[in-house]
Amino acid sequence: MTTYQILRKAGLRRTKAREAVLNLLLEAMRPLSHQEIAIQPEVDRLDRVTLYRTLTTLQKARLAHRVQGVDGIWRFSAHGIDHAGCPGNHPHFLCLHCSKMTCLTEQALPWISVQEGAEVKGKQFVVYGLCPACASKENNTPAASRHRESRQSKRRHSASLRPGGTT
Amino acid sequence: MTTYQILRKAGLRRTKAREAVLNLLLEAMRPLSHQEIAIQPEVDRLDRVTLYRTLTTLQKARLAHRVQGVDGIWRFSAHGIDHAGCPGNHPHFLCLHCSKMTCLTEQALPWISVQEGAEVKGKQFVVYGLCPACASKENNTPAASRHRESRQSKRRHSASLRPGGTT
DNA sequence: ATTGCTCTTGCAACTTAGTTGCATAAAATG
DNA sequence: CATTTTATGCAACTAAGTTGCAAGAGCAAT
Repeated sequence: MTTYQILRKAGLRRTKAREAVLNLLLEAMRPLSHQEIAIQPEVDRLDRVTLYRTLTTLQKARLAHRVQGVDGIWRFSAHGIDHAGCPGNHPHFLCLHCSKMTCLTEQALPWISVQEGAEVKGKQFVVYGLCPACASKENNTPAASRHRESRQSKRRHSASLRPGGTT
Repeated sequence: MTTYQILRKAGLRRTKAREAVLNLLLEAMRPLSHQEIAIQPEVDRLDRVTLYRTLTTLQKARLAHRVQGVDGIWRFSAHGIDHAGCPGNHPHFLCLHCSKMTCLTEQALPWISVQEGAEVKGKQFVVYGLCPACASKENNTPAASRHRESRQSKRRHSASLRPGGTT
C-alpha cells in the first residue's frame, strides 16, 4: 500500500508534508521526535508548525501514535499495515546519551490496577539508560567523563536527561 | 527527625527554601510538580529559579526523586525516613484533567530485558486517564463536554494532556 | 559576636517544545 | 476550471526549564 493510499483510506488529503512524514515514520523502525524528523532532507523545507500539525493529524487519524521519553519529548511512530512499525503496547528504551528511542517489542505491558472509579486511557513505560553503542563509548572514555555530558553529546538540557530516580 | 536534621545529615545547608520545600514534599503523599509547589503559601516568595534549583539539590542529595507524567512535567517526591513518602519503584497514575499524580504503590515495576550491552539507569511507568473525582465530574456533565477540555480545566496545553495512544 | 570563605538566592535573559490566529495556497469535488 | 474545503507558512506566544552573575545568607573558626 502506498502512502497515498494509506492517507486516503484514513480520510486525509494527500499533501507533500504528510507523505514525506508518513514515509519517514514507516521506514524508521523506532519512534522519532519532531526534531529528528525536522532535520531529514525529505522534510527539510517544512515549517515547524506544519510538522507539528502533520504529526498530530497522523495521530488523530490513527496512522501514528505518540510516546514520550524521560526527556519530556514526544516521539511518533507509524502503524504500518504491511510494515512492522511500532504498534505500541510495549515498553520503550530511551538512550540518555544519543536520545534515540527504541521499541522493546516482545514484552507486553503488565496489567496495572488503579483506584476504584478511575478511568484509564493509556499507559506508558520507558526504560532509560545508555544504548549499547553509547554505553561502550562511555566505557572506553577516560574515567572522568562518566556521569558527565561527554563531548560528543548532542548538547541537550543536561538535567532533563539525567536519570531521575527509579520510578 | 526534623527537616533541619535531614538536611544536615545529607550534607546540605539549612535554608528557608530547602526546609519549606522538603516539608511540603514530605507531607504530600504524592509527587508534586514545580508549579504545584510554587503556589503553596509556604514557598510563596521563592524565585522560580531557586525552586528549580532546590528541587535539583534535594534530588542530588537523594532526599527526593523525580517522576514525569505523559504531560512532560517533572514531579518530585521526598523519601521520608519515618514518613512513608514515595520511595519509587512503582507505577504512577496521572490524571489528564486535574494533573494530579498519585502513586500506585503495592505494585512493583516488572523486570524488563533490554538489548545486550545496554545499561539501564532507571525506568518509569505512567498510567494516565481520569482520577475518580474527575471521571465522575465528566460523566455528570452534558454529553458534549466529553473529550473536550471542560470549563473547570486548569487550562493546560491541550495536546500535551491528550492521550497519545497506548505505549 | 565578628571574620571570612563558601554555598545559595534572586534577577534577567535565554532555550526549546509546543501552540494559536490569520492570511494565503493547495486539494478534492462537481 | 471554479468552488469549497482543508493545509500551509508566518509571526507571535506560552510554559518548563536553564545559565551567568552579583549580592546575600550559612557555617565554622577565631
